[in-house]
Amino acid sequence: MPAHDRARSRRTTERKGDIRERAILDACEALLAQKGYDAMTVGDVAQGAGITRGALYFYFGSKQEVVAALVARTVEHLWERSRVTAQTEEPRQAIAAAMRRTVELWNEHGLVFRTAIDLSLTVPEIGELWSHTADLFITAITAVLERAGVQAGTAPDHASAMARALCWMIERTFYHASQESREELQKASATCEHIWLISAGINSEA
Amino acid sequence: MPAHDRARSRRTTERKGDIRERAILDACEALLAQKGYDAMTVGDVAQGAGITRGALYFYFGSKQEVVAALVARTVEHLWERSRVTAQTEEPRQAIAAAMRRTVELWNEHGLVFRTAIDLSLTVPEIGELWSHTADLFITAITAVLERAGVQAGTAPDHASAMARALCWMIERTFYHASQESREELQKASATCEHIWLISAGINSEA
DNA sequence: GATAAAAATCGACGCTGTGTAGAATTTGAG
DNA sequence: CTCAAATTCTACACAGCGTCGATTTTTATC
Repeated sequence: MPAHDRARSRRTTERKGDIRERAILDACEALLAQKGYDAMTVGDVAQGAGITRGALYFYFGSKQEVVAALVARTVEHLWERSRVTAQTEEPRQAIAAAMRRTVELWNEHGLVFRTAIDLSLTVPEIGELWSHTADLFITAITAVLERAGVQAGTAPDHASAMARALCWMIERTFYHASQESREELQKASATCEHIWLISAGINSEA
Repeated sequence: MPAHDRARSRRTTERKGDIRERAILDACEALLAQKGYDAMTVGDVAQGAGITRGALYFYFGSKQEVVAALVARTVEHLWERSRVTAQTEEPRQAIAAAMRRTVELWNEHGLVFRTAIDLSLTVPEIGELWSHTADLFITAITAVLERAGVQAGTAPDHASAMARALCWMIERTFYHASQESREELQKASATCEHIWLISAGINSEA
């Protein structure tokens, strides 16, 4: 019974299968860019990775699982460098830094992010991953808001709920802008930063 | 060659097919609620409408077209009552009214809205419909912001761009809240209203 | 209310993609 | 070198899709 499980855990030597697995995810990412999720078939991915459909099913149980693994690879790599919580800075600096970092991330991984968002409903595992990622951001935004003087608490007009709404604003705005161009992303970032600043009670200087 | 075309235009007597067509959309909506878009098959929809697959293809060319028609029916009904642009009111009133109306709409059509958003990428026709709907909101929000004293123009920190970001904030926040409960929607609405007010430069009174 | 054109429905076919099973091959530790 | 584990392949049965031509039902018209 082949291993459709995460937790390929620790191992000194790299199995051949680990390389193949990476090749599969790479092929998947390329195909997502090229023809999109719906049009992409398991056969396409297999071919892109240099194996047959049958062999691919040794690694992943379905197209959804492949994409889920791709999303996992991308956001996990993101969790480590979770310097989003650079708690030490002054609010204005923290906000600017967070937005700069967010632009970087979306420039680099926009395709995977958008795919993750689109599939969050239909592929529960992806939904989990993305929702967990969002929670990291929401926590960070909450901290910044509170430090800037916004009242703490879970009421609709206090820090926690506001942070959630701001997170969704950023997600959706970047989702759309990242489909257009880097310039659009930059502009979108400026707008989001402006609203974040205002929401924190900070006048964004001219 | 059967008619897969909109513009069944004017007609005094109602064709039998018009009733069937409505039945198909109703069945589709029910199935979306019941098993979701992916699991829903053309056969399911046909059965739900009391006809066979073959007959359904007389009306729609694919599952996507059925859902697109369902989305169209829902948002068109929305465009008519586009009182979103109740220009006459004072900003604070206008914002409150808009949010109240938005809650209503999402309570009633949340399922279809969420489906439309999810499929906007993969089904171009749905993307068009939703993006047009969003534009209506963005225009309305822009007007309110400008009336409240926010500088007009398309720069990242002026009315137009801010309105777009606020629209996406509302969309995404309601998208999530409407999956939970009416209470969540209500809270989400309060939060969005608060941020909208602040962004318009209006202190939301306690 | 008979009739012929148009509208609507059906059942069957071929196709593409899925997921599984068992046989065959490759890999790598000892 | 050897053999068990890992990896790959081919073949199969099955789901759902979209199309076609034949058949039945509606509807406008006389």
